[in-house]
This record gives sequence, structure tokens and C-alpha cells, in this order.
Amino acid sequence: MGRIPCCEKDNVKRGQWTPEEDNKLSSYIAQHGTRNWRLIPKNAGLQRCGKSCRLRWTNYLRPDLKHGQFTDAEEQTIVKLHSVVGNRWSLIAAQLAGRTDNDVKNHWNTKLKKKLSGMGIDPVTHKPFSHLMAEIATTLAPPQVAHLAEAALGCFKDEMLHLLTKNRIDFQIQPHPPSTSTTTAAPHASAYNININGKHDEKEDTIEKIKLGISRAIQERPHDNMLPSNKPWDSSTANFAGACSTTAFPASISGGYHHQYGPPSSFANDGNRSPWSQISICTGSTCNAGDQHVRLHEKLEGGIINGGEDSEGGKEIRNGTSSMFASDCVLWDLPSDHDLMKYPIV
DNA sequence: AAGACCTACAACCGCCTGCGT
DNA sequence: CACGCAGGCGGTTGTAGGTCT
Repeated sequence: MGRIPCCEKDNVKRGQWTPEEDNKLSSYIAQHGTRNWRLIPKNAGLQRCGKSCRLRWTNYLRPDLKHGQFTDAEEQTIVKLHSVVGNRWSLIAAQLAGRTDNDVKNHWNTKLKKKLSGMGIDPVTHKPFSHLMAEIATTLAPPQVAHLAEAALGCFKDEMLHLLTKNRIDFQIQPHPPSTSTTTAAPHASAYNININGKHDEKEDTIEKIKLGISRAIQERPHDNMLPSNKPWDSSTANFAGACSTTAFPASISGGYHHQYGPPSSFANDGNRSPWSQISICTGSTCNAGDQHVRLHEKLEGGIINGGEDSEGGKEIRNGTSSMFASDCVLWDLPSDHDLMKYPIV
């Protein structure tokens, strides 16, 4: 036995709301409030389903809603919370004044997901792709690794291809030049440089390069005992379960979050630094301590985030954002033996 | 200039949960 | 306790407007 529909579908209008309908609904709610959505359309003179009215009101007409662009701080919050609670959009939206779950969900699906992918972070697990590769490599014997790597490739190949081709990034995986790059090369300790050189559209070639990256990751896999046994991505749910029982969960969330993305200061609001650049430099294998870390900050801020061109010819991909270029630092940043362990996940 | 393609966002759908009877 | 209903939620689809070729 199916569920009784919330309204007779024959008599209700669907699709886009007109300004007249909006006015009717708004003025009715202003006078009578939002009790009993089933009656509201009838009483307000609308040929709409009560549910449709409720959605229109909560997602669009409510006077306390913000309609503009999401700010950096809001995006930060979304990513943080998503890393802990997953797709609990209403929970996330509750932490953002004036934003609805629908807003947050749409923003995540259209922008933030791609942004994270572009930075080499898996938007589902919030782990760097290099971490995933390392996990594959450390948990399986060689014959299995090859198969699983293929499967993993299948999982994010499409997304990567989309990013690579849409944004016209040409990934040229090549060994570090022997010594010439000490001052000019990207200051991360990856086994490869990844150049972003403008137009290049050979998908098959790209797939091959990704495959090469995977096999390289397998070859260079760290010893099994080098990966931390307590995986924050596994425990994050548990953290949240505990945190949820209190009302102070945002604090708990921030605690859990920097486990995955680096030191807590990554998210401190220190002036004009883009939170994205900070995330990107602290992801898994990318983050190298000391001078290299500092130089990378300088590089990102001076040469790239400010709209410049870095010394290797890399260009900012999308006007005004650092998101795609951040991928230069982390995407296919293949794990060398101890690279992954430089910033053990506490 | 026109069609194809892409993006962002509004709206819908169906399931789940909680509450009143 | 069972049932029915309203509201909430997350996933998915539709579409308008912008961009690219």
C-alpha cells in the first residue's frame, strides 16, 4: 500500500513560482504564520501543494535568508562540518545564519566538491587522494593492488578528467630536474613536478598519466607499519556522535577537522590568507615541515593567489581563485616513503 | 549568429521521523 | 500500541541563463 499523496496532484500547479504566487504566500504567512502547510495554499488562494509552499517559503521567501555568494568563512564552515557529519545538510545549514540546507547542498555539489577535488582531496572522505593511494598500496598484496588501483582510478577518473579537460590543465608528470629547481620549483617533496601549461585535450593521455601515478604510488608505498593505526577518517563519525550529544559540537568539529587537514592554525582567521591555500598546503603528503612549508606559503600567496604567474609558468586557472592552482601542490602528489608521515594524523 | 554545452539554483520526489489520537 | 498525518531531510531532476565553439 503506497503512501497517500500530500495533495491531489491533478489540481496543483508545479514548476517555477511567479511573483504573484510569492506575494500571496508571503502575505498570507505574514498574517497567519506557518501552521499547517496543508491548509496554507487553500487559504492563501494558491493552486500549490502544501509541501511546495513550505519549500518555497523555507528556501526562498523567508525574510531572514541570505541570497548572495557564500563567503570564504561560510565555505570553510561547510567543508569543516561536512568532513565530520557528511551530507547532513540541515545540520550544516543550522550553523550558517541565513542559509538553507538546499543552499548548502547546492553549493557543495556545484562548487565545493570540485574545489576539493581540484585540491587533491577526496570530497567524500576528506582525505588527500595520495592518502587513498597509500592505503591501497599498504593494505593489499601486489596483485590485488593492481586491480584495486584500477577500480580506484575508475572512481575518480571522471571527476579528474572533468577538471583536467574543462580547465585545460596539462599535467606533465616528469622527474624533478637534478638541481636547477632549488629556488624555482614547487617546494614540495613530491617525486614529480606537475606543470600546468595551458591547452591540452588528450584524455587518453591523461588517463595514462593517472595510471602512471597510481603505479608509482604502489611502487613507492610506505612500509605497512608506517601508516597510523588510528585513522581519523574512521573515528570522525564517532567523534561527532559524542559531540552531538552536547550542544557544543562546533568546537568538537574543529578539533576533529584539523586532524585531517593539518595544524589547527590552518583555519585560524589570520588576516587575508585564503583558507583554501592553507588547506592545500597541509594536506597529507604535501605538507613538508620547516622552510619548505614557509616557502610554499610565500609562493602561493605571492605568485599565484595574487593572480601572478609562478616561476614555472603555472597560471591561475580561474579568475581570482586559488582553487585550481592549489592542485599543483597536492594533486597526484605521490607519496614518497616518509612523505605521508611528515604530518602524522594525531 | 546560432547551436551545443555547462553551471547554478530552484523545485520536486520519496523516504523517514515524531507527534497526536 | 497502532495508525495516520505533517513536516523534515537528502537525493535527484528541470531549467534559465551564461559561455564556448
